[in-house]
Amino acid sequence: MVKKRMTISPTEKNKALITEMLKAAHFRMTKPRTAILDLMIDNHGPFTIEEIQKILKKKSRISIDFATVYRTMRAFEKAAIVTKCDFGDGFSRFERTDHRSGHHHHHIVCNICRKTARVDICPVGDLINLAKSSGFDSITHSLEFFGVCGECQTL
Amino acid sequence: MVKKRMTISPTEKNKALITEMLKAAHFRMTKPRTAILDLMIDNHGPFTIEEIQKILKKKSRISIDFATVYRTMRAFEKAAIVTKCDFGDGFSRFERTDHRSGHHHHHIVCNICRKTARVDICPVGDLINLAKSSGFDSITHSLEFFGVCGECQTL
DNA sequence: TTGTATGCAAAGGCTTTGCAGATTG
DNA sequence: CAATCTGCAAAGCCTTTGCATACAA
Repeated sequence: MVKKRMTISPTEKNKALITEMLKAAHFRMTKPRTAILDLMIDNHGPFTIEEIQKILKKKSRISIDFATVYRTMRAFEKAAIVTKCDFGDGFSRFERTDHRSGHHHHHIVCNICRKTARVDICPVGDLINLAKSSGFDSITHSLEFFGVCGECQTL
Repeated sequence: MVKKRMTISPTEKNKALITEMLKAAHFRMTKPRTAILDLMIDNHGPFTIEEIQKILKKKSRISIDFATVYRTMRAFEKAAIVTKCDFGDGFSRFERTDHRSGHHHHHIVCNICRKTARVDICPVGDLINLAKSSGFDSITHSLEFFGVCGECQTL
């Protein structure tokens, strides 16, 4: 008789990591936070507030108020647990921060359905080719820089 | 006796170009549109809606309703007269479209005062150096791609 | 004149905030 | 038990829209 393997629920599987992440940021371990982190560990995203809410409602049957999701995301962002993405369509999106030094990635966004694909290299020329090979068309890109200008550095 | 040179007001100076631009897009030549174009011909921007309003109020003593500015910008954008920029801070910004084929540029934005400087080259590595030389610090950049994904191409 | 554009005010859509009750440590 | 967190509702902020009036062609 074959020994049946123990099935581990997603939450169970990620519990250690979640506990660690919340503890490191001095956050209390609550149901909404655990569920959100569990989702973001298993799925790359990025996710809008509404997506996070709906996915958790469907998959985990957990109802989280949207104000809580907003607050959680803001807190997580400040704690560098998540990174905000702005695709210029009026929705804030969030994904887990990539803490490997020097690592960052970009996205390609469908202008119709807003689906996103991850793009892992940066130089623009190569990126356009890679993006095209992912099946996207009519590609444009937006590149903006942020920083602190000379005047504000002395404030 | 030295012949005094005729001084030409900004609006006078740009009038021909403005008339041409509006006519080409089948727009009526109204006071708000003329004033906005006059501003955007003389200043690079990009400008927020509020900036356009306030600058015109101050410089030309023209009071334009913000709804009109929004509508004008949307119409101009559709007519490719202006291009919208999104710096992820909740404000739409607009600048005159650069119609030279293959030309586009980026910006570096001060996170404190939101002042922007134009950055005219694209490859990321070089851009960071150029941006730094403009006096900005703590530079980050955001690069996003937009397009139509495989599924939506068949709709 | 006739369709277009403007101004004003109200409504929309995403996000933030106030506060009382629930929960975590 | 004390500090934090959540849910609910109201408010904020940028943007869009409805409608009557004003204006360009």
